[in-house]
Amino acid sequence: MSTVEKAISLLNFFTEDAPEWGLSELARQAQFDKATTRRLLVALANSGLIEQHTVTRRYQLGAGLLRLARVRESHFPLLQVAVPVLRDVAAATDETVHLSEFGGRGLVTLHVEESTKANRVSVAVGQTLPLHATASGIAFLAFSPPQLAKSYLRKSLTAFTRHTLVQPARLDDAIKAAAEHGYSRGEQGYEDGVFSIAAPILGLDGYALGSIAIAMPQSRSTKATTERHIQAVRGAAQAISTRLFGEQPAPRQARVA
Amino acid sequence: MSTVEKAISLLNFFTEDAPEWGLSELARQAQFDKATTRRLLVALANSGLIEQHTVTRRYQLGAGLLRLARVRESHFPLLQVAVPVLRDVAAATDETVHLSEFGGRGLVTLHVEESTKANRVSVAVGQTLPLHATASGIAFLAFSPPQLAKSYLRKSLTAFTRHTLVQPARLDDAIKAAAEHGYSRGEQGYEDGVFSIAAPILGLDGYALGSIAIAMPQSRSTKATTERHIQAVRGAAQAISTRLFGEQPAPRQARVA
DNA sequence: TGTCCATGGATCATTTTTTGATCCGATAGT
DNA sequence: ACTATCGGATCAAAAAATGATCCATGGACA
Repeated sequence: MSTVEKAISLLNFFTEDAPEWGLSELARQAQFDKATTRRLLVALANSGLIEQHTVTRRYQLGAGLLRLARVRESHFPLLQVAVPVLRDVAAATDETVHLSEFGGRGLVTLHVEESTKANRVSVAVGQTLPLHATASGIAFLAFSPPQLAKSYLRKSLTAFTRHTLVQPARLDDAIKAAAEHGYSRGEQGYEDGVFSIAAPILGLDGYALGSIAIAMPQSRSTKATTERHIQAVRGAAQAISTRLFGEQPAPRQARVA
Repeated sequence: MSTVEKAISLLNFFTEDAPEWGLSELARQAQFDKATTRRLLVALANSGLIEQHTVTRRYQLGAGLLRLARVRESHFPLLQVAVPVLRDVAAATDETVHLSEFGGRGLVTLHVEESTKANRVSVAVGQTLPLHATASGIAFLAFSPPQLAKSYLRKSLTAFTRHTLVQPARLDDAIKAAAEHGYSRGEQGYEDGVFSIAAPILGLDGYALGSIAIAMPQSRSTKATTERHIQAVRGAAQAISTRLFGEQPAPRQARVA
């Protein structure tokens, strides 16, 4: 891990639940030496991505992030476009709907609209979703560049539940099915009792840039809800792509004749 | 400049006017070697702060910034709180109002509400304001920790116009006046023809964390508008502090008896 | 169609930076 | 008063970063 990656990995410890950290506790959590951690924090502070309280000496995320986030959304308004769509789907289905985007850290959750029901699926913003064990991941793989999917299949696949697809042949089958149908189903592959339907959000190149998924307790799933959710995520994914890029060419799938 | 600072400095080239960069052009602009620039961009991409287009190979800011910005605002809602206040002041005065915060990169502009008049002052978000040459800077210095102001006065002060306060004694006088009155006046110190009134926004420690300013063409300034603007920025700064921190103790100034 | 130029990208000897064990002063808790 | 933990500083050793040079590719132009 390069020095830059080390420094930025520190930023990822700051969450809504833990918005402030002392030096020593962050070093412990990050498993970096205290001196190293401090040097990295000082560099981040000098660059405006971190701020240190003058009194408590604790660290928080800095205002420099706000400008960068604004530039990002101004140019590529994924959240601005997707959040209303997710809200609509969550309102229509009363289930948890979440958006994820594929990047340097894998398929990362960007936004979640939770169901109002007490018995609901919770997903954390910032969480990385394993590609083989989630509906979002499989939907993404089904419409990703062929060699990304191919190299993923060669990796050692972690089992999260006894339903996780850890055999490459079975994962490949699921990817093919998703490519054919335009959506994927996640049947307790990442967590027992959770059922999901996901669709890929396509970019200008025709490949998936991320996914949108509806997640619910398995016990609440029926054939009727499944059909409705399939329609909803496919429609939502299409709406997000269209609003971001306009009408587009056919998707380019991992599998092609 | 550390490697981490170098990497993050690349992020700052991404603006609303230049949201995408190719490798070679960014290297030229940053005055880094192309190989160095690429390594830094790859590290940023691996961390989700930068994304590279699969087709054009150009770089843009990454979605990882969105989550971090959200955590920051969730914990310290400076923009969320301040933007409505800036809008109110801009509506009431019909002049440009801008917010800046002091951090690792100095006093950086976070938000601007421009006047609707054709003849208006424009300020760029992200721009660093020189402390000695702007009303915001002087307001900030007047309520900053004593040794910050003291060490700033020892620096070589750049002249931006013939009105810029480059003599330490005169800057010190302006700081003292601002400390006494609770606001500062910027009379063409940074740009000819621009007149500003600024007030410090105080943090929990009683020191300034940033400033709010009203900027207008000098030619439009009258004694009456100046009085109104003084009231407006002081009220706005107070409102922002109170909403962020609640009622607070007396300000701690650079100068104390 | 061929040439030229600029692109993004890779390499590795050399240079520079980073690292972390150790020590320090300060503060809080007992 | 003592102990533990904090944030912070130092510097010999270790590791990473650097950038000159080379490469393949694609676009512009004649």
